[in-house]
Amino acid sequence: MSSEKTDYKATLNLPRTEFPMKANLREREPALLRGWEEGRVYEKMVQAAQGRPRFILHDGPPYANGHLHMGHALNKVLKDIVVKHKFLSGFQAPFVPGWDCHGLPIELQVEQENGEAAKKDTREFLRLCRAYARKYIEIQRSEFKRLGVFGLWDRPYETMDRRYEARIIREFAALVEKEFIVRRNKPVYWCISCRTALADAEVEYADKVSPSIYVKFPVVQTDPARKTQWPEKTFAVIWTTTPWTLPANQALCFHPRHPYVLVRAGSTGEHWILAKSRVEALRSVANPTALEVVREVPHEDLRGAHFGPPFPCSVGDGVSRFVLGEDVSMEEGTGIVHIAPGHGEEDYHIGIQHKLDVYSPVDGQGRFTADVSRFAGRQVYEANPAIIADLRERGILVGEGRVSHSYPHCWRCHNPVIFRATQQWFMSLEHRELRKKAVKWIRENVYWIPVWGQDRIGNMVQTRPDWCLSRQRRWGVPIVAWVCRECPAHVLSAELARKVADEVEARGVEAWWDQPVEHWLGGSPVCPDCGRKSTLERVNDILDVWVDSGLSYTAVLESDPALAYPADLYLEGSDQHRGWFHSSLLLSVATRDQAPYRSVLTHGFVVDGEGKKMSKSAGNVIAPSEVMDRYGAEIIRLWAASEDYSEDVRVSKEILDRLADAYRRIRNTCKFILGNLYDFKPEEAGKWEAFLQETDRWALHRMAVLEAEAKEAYDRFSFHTVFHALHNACVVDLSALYMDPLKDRLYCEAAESATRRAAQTALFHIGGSLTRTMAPILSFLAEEVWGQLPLWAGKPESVFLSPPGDDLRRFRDEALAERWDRVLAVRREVMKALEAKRAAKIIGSSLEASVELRVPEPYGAVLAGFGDEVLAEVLIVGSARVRDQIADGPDLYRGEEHVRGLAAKVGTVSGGKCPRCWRWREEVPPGGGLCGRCAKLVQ
RNA sequence: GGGCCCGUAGCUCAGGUGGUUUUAGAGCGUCCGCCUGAUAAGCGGGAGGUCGGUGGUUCAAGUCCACCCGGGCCCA
Repeated sequence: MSSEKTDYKATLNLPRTEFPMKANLREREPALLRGWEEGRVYEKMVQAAQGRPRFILHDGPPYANGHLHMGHALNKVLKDIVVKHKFLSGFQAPFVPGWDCHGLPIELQVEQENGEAAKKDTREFLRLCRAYARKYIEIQRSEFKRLGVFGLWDRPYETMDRRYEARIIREFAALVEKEFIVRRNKPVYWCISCRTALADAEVEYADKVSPSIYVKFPVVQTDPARKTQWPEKTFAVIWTTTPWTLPANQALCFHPRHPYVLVRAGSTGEHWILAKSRVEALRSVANPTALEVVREVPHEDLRGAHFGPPFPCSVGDGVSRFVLGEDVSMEEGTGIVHIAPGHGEEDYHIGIQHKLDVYSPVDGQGRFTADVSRFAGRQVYEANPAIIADLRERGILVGEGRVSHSYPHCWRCHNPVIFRATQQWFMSLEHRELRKKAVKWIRENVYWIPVWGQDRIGNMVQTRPDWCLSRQRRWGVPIVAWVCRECPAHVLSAELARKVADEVEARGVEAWWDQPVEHWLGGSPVCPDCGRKSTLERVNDILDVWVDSGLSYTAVLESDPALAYPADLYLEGSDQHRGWFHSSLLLSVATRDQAPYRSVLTHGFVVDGEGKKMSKSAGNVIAPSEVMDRYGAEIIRLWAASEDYSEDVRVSKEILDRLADAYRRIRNTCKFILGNLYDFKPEEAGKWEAFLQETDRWALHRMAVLEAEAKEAYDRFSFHTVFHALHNACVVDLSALYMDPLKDRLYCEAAESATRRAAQTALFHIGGSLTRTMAPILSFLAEEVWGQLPLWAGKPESVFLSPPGDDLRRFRDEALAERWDRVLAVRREVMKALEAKRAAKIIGSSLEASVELRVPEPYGAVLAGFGDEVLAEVLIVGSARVRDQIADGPDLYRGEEHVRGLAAKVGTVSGGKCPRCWRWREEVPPGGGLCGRCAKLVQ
């Protein structure tokens, strides 16, 4: 019996393929990568696309530090999908990846690895920084390549490349020439024991006990036009924990939307002003404690008022101004904040807004300068008690205490830091209407995807302060200027900057540090201002790294004839609205009056399965290497493509498991196609097309629709739409609806029969189209399948080298599709009817079933057109008959959901089962034997 | 505290300008069954959401407004 079965099996055309069902991606992917690399496929793509319209996606450089995380993977895979799709749809889309190399994180790492002493020798220190960046470029490059990302990996751009560094200095020269660069005071974190500026990242917060004092400022003048009468001895009361900043006071800040009151202070005869909601709190600390509210003080009354600071400073007119600010706390203090723009970030911003002096009479060791005569030479923390005593003696201290609060400390020496204003270099946003122009470009000439990116960056550019370009660091591109030791003058010229750039191009930024002042300025340089000799010294600052990457449009796009400025697309995470999109735009508009990009696409951040951000502390981090080991790079690609990246993108085990399922399903669909093409000759496809059957034509039509929909979705960067369409096509249209019924024709008909060859022709076309459609996303699978499609003359060696075009457009047939909609609706009902019989154990396989149908119009006409034979084939049942009438009965199935009015009677086929094709036929003899068709074929 | 954004079944996604697929869809997963010639496969059927919450606007809201909750990025 079983041997007889095997005999017939040998007469069938069962699928044959080397293509394994199990992907084993960990081994297969490296082999495919090798193929691409050795075959120089990317280079050939570029070559083949000579003369085609260009599409320039400009790579935003990741920072050369650490291994890749999922965010990197998401970003680069999305870019790769764009690039591959553009190539496959007829564009020249060269991709030059890059790295951001300068900056604090590397500087700190190198310091940590080599000790602080490493910094003493600048040349050696820069060498170590370069080596560190180089190491991670290599690591990240191999990790990106492992993801199957195509591009010019042999010649990426690096911001630490000498030519790139020189280009930065030349662009800086251009900014100097156009007078965008200004020098100004700005407070920075400053450690008085290390005598150095600190970056945010070098500051740690710890609890600290500080004095807590309430100080009164006399209201000394009122705008005469306002006619507000203040009682004699009226004071505004402020609260501060940094008494030493009082000598730098420039203003008092009030909240714009909270009420203030005038209170009578006991029997002192004084009146105090403070926030209404803080009166109660002040009673508990003030002397006197009897505070009686006299009246409310509208903001209007205060407008134009001045206050007398306790230590009138030498700059300005010696009075403290009235200003409004949103950030005044109503939780503590008096609702009035003393503002010292030289000693605090927030104070600084308020100061800039109101044009106050950024005054900071404290030297690098934290000692008051001679400006503050009373405390000159005393270190600020040590001076605090003296300052408080002074205030007390003069009777302007309202109350005092101590408070423990979180305060910034130096991460090295762990001492509390201060804010101290120092000379910094800025790019002015008002100059030449830069801000206005940038906003205009944002609103009018750049296409933002999603559109809200426009509001996001627009609001930022609208409100951001001037760009502080200088950093008190070493690993970066120097600000090529000189300052005088003896006077406030500085030397800054485009010509000199270009001179430096020339040497930097030859020897890197090291050249700047190597050479003495005389080398650049000649002989014995004289200060242009005070005229003293040998007082000019090199500026030790470097440029903000956002300048480095921000200039890639010129260092990369303008410098490579294969690329072009402006780019067609920048594609980065949404944080880059503040970062790269922002800095690139400002620099490009300032120097070229133009945005560096035509469109900007942003994606969200990678979060865990619950939508929470990933962090080591939360323990919810998933690394690309883990996914790679467990699932393969292809699953990372599929993940990047499958989710809507305009929001945050989730990753979790379940998500990856589902994607691995989807991958297997698509893979298996391909396997079926390949397995059934083992004896097919592509050259004959044209000949067999005439024999395509209704089912073949339907499948081809569906794939043509997929092809068109996918192209449209790719074009608008909606990759998750492609994924869903592709997956659905494989699962529903191909696997369930087309291939399952097709097996009889493929396996059981004569190998050379026209009907089988026609089916193979359809599969061949579908295989090619499907492969090209999935290639930008499922690059590994696509290439693997492409390699196993039967060979034809001129078959490209890689799916990525296949010529652009709509493979299946000619098979679009809407009339046919409409017919099939009807048939498939009927099919759904029949399946339910069959299921009922299966549950009742009347049938097992559908092939055992006979179906009698009565359907309403227009179904009847459509089914008549198909004929009962084809209908049975589509339904994969033993027999199907459409009738005008069906006798009612208890087991009559009635369609409710898909075809109302349908009636189906399911029974078993009379006759026997053909041992070859397993179909139940009436002609099969009761004792066993072949059906008519098979009998003929086996002879 | 401010700017921008998100929250539809276990998962990934559909659901133009509010209602005419009356009971919010798909695929996956899950459950049940079939097949054993795509077999660490394939086929079929079923069960899962009232659309983050509350309150409004409206004859009518997942779809508009307000507030709240949860989450993300960037500032402060």
